[in-house]
Amino acid sequence: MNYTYRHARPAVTADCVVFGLDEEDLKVLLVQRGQEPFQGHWALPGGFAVVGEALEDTARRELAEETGLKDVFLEQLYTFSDPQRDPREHVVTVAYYALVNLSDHPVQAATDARSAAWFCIDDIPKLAFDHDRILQTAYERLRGKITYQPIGFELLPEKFPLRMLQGVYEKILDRPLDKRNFRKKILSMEILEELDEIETDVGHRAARLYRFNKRVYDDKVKQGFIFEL
Amino acid sequence: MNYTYRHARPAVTADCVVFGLDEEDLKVLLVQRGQEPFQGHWALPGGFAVVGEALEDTARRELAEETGLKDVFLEQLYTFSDPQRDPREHVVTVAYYALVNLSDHPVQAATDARSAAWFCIDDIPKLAFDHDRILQTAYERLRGKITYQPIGFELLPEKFPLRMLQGVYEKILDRPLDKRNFRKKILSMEILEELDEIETDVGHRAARLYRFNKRVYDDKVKQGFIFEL
DNA sequence: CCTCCTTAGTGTTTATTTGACACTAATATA
DNA sequence: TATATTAGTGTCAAATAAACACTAAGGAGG
Repeated sequence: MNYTYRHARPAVTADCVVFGLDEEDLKVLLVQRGQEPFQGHWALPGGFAVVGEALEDTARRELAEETGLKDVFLEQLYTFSDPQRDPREHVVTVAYYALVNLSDHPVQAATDARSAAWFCIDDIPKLAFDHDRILQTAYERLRGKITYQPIGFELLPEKFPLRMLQGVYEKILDRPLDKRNFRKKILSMEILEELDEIETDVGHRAARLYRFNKRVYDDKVKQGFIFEL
Repeated sequence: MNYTYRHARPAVTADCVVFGLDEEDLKVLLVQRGQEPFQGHWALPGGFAVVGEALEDTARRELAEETGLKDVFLEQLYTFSDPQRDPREHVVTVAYYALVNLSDHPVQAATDARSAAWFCIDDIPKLAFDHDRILQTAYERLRGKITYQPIGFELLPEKFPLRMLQGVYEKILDRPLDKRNFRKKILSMEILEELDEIETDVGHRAARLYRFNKRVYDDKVKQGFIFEL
């Protein structure tokens, strides 16, 4: 089936920069391309827009198809429209970034014969298209965003100790933070619920677990509260 | 001439939210639509993507064609892709926002038979498509952005008194600022050149003029300096 | 030329926020 | 029971932000 239009149209795609966090590092999810161009190269998961589907849905759908990830935190990043960014033709891509926690979302074999894998943020191979640039833009945005919005929770399991949350900030900002000051600050926002549970299976004193309270957070956002770290 | 593709493609447009400032108010530049849909309604200037042209260039070109404005400060805002946002078909629009100074850029008769006019930000008519929503998004972005990046200069003539700059901030943030604290803060950034000139044609003591020094500013940005007001 | 009106320009004090810093408590393991 | 590891907690100093009011300059109008 072919589609004909009176004027030439650029193709439209949606791509995702998916950030994940394990005990060690901040990671990015990449897929290996099965076709030309850039066959065999690693690339951001993504795919072509479908008429009648919002691009955020396209991004989510492609992400699920190529990597198995669902229900992730997803925000629009930027739209890249350089006519040369795809060697075949003019392709406009709307890039999104996603945050997932690796414990809930293990690396999954790709469902459509491409392989998917997590790469450490500072050990990324040369990517297909202009995906290096997209990734860099996403990383900068993430660093900028986390300092004034508590999005770090999206990278953690539902219940987590404060040490882990501090680790998120340290890994994204790439600098150490003072434990006491960090706790003071994050607790003063009053968006964490202190649970009556502690960690298990740790080889030392177990820490108390906390949970992000999205209801309270949304209320505070509405009242104009600023969450600067 | 027709163009045929193997898969259906959404149309792509670029739209601009152009902010201007006069002595009184923050204003937005709108054009009156000459065709259906929404014939006669006011809308954001913009138009269809051209294959081979980056969307920012599309935005600039359309802005020049429809309103005569050139060489404006332009940044990407957000991409809107709701399939229902245009009644004809699925149209993805990449929205930009622009800042211009009304003194250098007087309202110009549209070159392609549509009329263009400045509207006060809090007296905007119902707009075509989802342009209300785009405008609202742009206004929020502008307010957010100006508190941590000195973009206010883009709305002013090259040489301006500090009072005028304070006016920019007050009009965008929609609250009064303390004169002494504002001056202290903005001068401490050291991105303003104090000129040996003063205002003319004012019915009172003339104020010293300043000029934004972009070179110095860019240097400081590179060194990670933060420009928070 | 004198008065009045309008805006320019300038510092200090106080309150708040940030940043630096070190020890005791709890639990697991050897 | 000794050791190792991380949890958890408060104070003080420095920097920043916020509140606040008067004198100076110049134009307009009598």
